[in-house]
Amino acid sequence: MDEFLQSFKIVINDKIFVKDPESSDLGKKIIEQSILLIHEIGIEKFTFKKLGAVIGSNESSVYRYFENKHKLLLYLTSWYWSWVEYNLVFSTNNISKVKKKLVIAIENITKSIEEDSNFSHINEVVLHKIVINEYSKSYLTKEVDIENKNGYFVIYKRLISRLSMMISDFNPDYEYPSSLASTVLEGSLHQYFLKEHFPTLTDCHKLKSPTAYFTELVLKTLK
Amino acid sequence: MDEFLQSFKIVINDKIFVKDPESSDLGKKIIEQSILLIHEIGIEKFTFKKLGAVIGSNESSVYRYFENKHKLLLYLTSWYWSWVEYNLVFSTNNISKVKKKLVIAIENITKSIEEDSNFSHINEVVLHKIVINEYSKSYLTKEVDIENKNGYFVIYKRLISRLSMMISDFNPDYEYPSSLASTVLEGSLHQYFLKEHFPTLTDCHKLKSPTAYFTELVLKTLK
DNA sequence: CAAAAATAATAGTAATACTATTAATAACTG
DNA sequence: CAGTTATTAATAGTATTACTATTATTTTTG
Repeated sequence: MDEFLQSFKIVINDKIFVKDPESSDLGKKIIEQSILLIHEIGIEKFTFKKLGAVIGSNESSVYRYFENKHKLLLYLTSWYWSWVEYNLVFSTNNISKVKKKLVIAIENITKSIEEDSNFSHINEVVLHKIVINEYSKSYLTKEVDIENKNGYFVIYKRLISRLSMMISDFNPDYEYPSSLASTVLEGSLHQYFLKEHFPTLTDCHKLKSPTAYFTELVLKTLK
Repeated sequence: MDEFLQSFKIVINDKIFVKDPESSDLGKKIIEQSILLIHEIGIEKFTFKKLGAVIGSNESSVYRYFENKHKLLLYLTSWYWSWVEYNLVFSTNNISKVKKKLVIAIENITKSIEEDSNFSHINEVVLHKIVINEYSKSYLTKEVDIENKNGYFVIYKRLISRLSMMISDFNPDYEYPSSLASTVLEGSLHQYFLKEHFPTLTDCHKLKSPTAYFTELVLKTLK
């Protein structure tokens, strides 16, 4: 990743955290290590106490940054979608052909993350895996409507809406652009999960990627 | 629902429960009331203590039927998929036209449940809502591989594989029958969720149903 | 260098997710 | 129908979680 990108900072809704983790070394350590720990033991077994032990710090110090682990998960996943959105906007910019634009957008949203971009202390490869395994849990709650009102899902919604608009640009007559956009995004996470744990429920192995599957699906549907 | 159907019993993998809840009145009460309570407060806040209070029984009595609430959720969702599978097999039986069969199958898997069929003490309308809100959580765990080996997801997998086979029957050249089948099933749950909580991310409102959306999607893709 | 801010350490609480024990009740069996 | 067995209820207890509160110590900054 070049210097140009490094001069950008992903900004997250400040209602999600108590204190901005980007504002201190401890905060960055919290983000860096929580990604690794959540990936390792899963969000259910993850606690601030365990995280404190890993970063050689105290449980109560973590609470100064995040109210609870749910908010931390919202922060991490918001960061991820923001990162995807950035890549999407950047890679579709200046492309005038509507079809090409759409194909690139689908690729950005559905591709597997293979290497850590060194964008920061955040490991995107591991973060992508967290998103696959844990993202649904961040909205499948009884508090989703309040949290949505608080703007905790804006980036996610904006990303889907971007894809939806590109779908409509390609075929203005298509009646389900938003549904198709949300299906691609959510479905892609699901296909990665299936590949790993229920391989008989997917055809995405080796050469056949979720990207290839969804690109074909969208183009045929919009024909 | 007619008497013919009432003479069938949905059978669940007996590793999921400690004691078959169908074998006693208390067991049936546990099932009936847990559906209502999980729907009301969500699986996270649901406890056997609260359930005990609702059914006028003791916490420890519930533990005689299910090891923990996760297993109870697996039981309920397995029951649901079994019920859908039954309906699917029944309604596609004796239909020779491959296309019609596929369309009926998609309808069965994606349709909204509007009324309690009085099949038993189980309220399918509420159960469908639980499946929408909680099903992903039953497999998005660190234990998924062991539990899969134990056969806790067989019904779900069989259902997807049935749809996958119908997709291949309709178009034997299509390269992603399993992925498409899993996308339809999971995607349909997701569209119902979006309709309720993120209406801007879906086009499924009023006349436009998830069923209509997915039927069109599949037929266009397989053309 | 003093004041303020941040962090660490410790303790404490209510709730959760159980296990274990014993008592009461119901069911089934010879 | 008495006696054994199975089932359920009640109570208590434990380790862990998800925090809050307090105080002490360290670090930062003006």
